[in-house]
Amino acid sequence: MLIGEYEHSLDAKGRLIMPAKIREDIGDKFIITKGLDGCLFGFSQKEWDNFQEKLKTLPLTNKNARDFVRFFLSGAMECEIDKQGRFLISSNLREYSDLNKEVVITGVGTRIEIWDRDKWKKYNSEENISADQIAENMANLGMLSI
Amino acid sequence: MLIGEYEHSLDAKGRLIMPAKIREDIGDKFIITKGLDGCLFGFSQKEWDNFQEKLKTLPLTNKNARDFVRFFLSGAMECEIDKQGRFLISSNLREYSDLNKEVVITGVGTRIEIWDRDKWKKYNSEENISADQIAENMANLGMLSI
DNA sequence: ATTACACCACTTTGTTCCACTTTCAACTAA
DNA sequence: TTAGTTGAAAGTGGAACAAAGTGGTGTAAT
Repeated sequence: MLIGEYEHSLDAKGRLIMPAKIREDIGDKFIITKGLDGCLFGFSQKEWDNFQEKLKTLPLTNKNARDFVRFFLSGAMECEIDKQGRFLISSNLREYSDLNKEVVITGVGTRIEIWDRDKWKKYNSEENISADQIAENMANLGMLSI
Repeated sequence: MLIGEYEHSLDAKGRLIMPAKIREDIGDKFIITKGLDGCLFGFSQKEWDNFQEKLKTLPLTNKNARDFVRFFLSGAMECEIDKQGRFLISSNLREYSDLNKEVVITGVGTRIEIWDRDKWKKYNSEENISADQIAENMANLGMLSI
């Protein structure tokens, strides 16, 4: 289970250190892809295979489905952690997520998320992200108990 | 599984470099054909056979189905990668997809797509490709979780 | 003879690998 | 409790290598 929040910095070549605790879980080879809310998603090989299987079932003839599959697959890349514990993020993904030097990696259960630090701070300061507001919204989704 | 986004340029002779990571998957001989949304599709020999099988199941009696099959089959050509890792795109397919010098190749699971760079940028800036819209569609496509 | 294409040689760019430094946190001993 | 020691993790820069990009030459078809 991926958890925690870690702050690291991109080096001049666009590489990022994978926090030691996450590395144990996610493995030496994993997949990153465009995510929602302006961050990147990172999946272990196993979680990715799972996701991929679902994508394969979508119809080519439906425009929404094509858009959806394109978004995640063309936005994906396989990453390998080097001997220094780093991995490369391709320039198009850096651009998509506005990554500057300071980056935040968070564990979110089945995936990690990679955020530009400032964007992460901003996201967390929005009023809709307060714990109370989140609890409020959950009721609408039918999640009444934990 | 074909994934990722790669930017390359057509040379003066209409040839295009196949990104090294895609080449491993798609093989030395593959098929390109007219695609949907203004790009070209490219299939490995194996995926092409697969695709053809599916086309065969469509009813010959239905005009839409006949149009659909004609569209893909009449536009198809076989490509071979040369010793420099490049392949030639015929002028009619270049014309169909408005390819200029700058080209984007994307991996979309079972196929690649070849886009004119500007058209790709434009496609990605459309409202329906925003992360919010993608998330919205997830539910409709039966993809409730990642 | 002209055109189109395959092949070859070379330059430039990008990626990977390796060695080194700095930082931080845990542990030990005064 | 504090200062010093040690080791792991994080961060940095350069060298070596592979991939991408380009231009020229030869050959075969028209």
